[in-house]
Amino acid sequence: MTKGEDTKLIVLEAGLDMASQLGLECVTIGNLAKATNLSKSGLFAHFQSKENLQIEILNHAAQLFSEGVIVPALKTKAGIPRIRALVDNWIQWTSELTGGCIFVSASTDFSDRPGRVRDVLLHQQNQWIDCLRRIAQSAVQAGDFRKDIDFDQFAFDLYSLLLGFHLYYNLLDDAEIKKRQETALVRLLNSYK
Amino acid sequence: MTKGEDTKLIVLEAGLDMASQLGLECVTIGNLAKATNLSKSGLFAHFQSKENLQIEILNHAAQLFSEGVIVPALKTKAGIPRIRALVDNWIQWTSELTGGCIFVSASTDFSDRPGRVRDVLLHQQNQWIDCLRRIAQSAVQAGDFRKDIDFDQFAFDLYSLLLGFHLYYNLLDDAEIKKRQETALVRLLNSYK
DNA sequence: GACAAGAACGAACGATCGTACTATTTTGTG
DNA sequence: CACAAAATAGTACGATCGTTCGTTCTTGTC
Repeated sequence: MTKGEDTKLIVLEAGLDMASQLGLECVTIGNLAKATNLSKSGLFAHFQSKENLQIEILNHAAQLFSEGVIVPALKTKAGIPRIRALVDNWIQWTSELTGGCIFVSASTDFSDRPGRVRDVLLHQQNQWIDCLRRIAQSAVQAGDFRKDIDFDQFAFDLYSLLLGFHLYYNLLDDAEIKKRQETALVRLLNSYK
Repeated sequence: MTKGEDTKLIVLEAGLDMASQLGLECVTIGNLAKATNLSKSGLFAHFQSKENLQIEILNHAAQLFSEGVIVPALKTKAGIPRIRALVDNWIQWTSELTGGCIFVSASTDFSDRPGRVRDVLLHQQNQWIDCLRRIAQSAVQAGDFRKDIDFDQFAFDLYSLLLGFHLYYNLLDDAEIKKRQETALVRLLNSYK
């Protein structure tokens, strides 16, 4: 890893944290430079534009997400154990970020901001939903779910649950939210058995 | 209604629309002035600070929300019909705003921005959740729900469902999302009967 | 150790941010 | 119609925005 790639990673890490707190649009080159002890122009040189910076932050987040949430879940036994692992990892992921999941906040922020950033985000969200779909498929193959279930419906159901958790956890910091999330998950899983 | 109150309303209406699209933090006094054909300073005089503007936009939205979503639902027969009315009204409300529900986007944006805006938002969200809770209580009294249900759990379940709808509808504009939302709602209601 | 390539800096650009003043216009009231 | 009050406009401020450019410092290679 060259020097340039090294500092770029540091910037992306700080940028991800900042985006998680303030939203991807409010990540400022000046503030990010301060946070990383770089000059504005020195930092800028790595990205050529703010739009590129935002996209690279998203892609960096996607890689961490894949490594920390998806891959370990896929190593778990297919079926309900895998689904549970995925949910646990997702909650872990969202808790590690100061301001919650960057994909969730970016999804609301960029739903009406056409452009390359939105395109990348949309692709990532579709991939995520596809992951949820496939995990339901493997649960059918493993015999944990009935055969006639609607995979898209399951993806929607599970993602909704996570979004609810996300709002309660980050805004309302509800003490009982993990319990409620567990209750809802159990009911969800049972309805697909 | 005096002239001042009149233009203030126009500003708040435009501000709400802008906040819905770009997020409350990206509502700019300059842009809002352009959108309403006012001078920056003329507009600013109505609010004294950007923070006040944001708060007044939120409060204006809360009033519209109350009038358009909650009050009409409370006029519907208690129980499942009322819950369905609330959901329908909420979806209507969220569809009318260009960029989706302002409370949802503000909740992710301001979860890590301490200050008066966040305080107002938090209060509003707690009120909303309280509304969901009470509507479940009245469903028990009406005999549509069992007596031993957890009201907070129901509020979480239903709000999660709406949040899922919100993301799919605004970002992914999924053609089948209304059908999936309906399926999930039916399952949710059945589990509380 | 010289030297090209890569990385970071400093200063400056025009634009826009939120806010503060003072003027001017518009409004409602006697 | 007059006149105070309310509403809006105009101008300017320092700060920061994203971006450009030329310069300096740091790398790794021969």
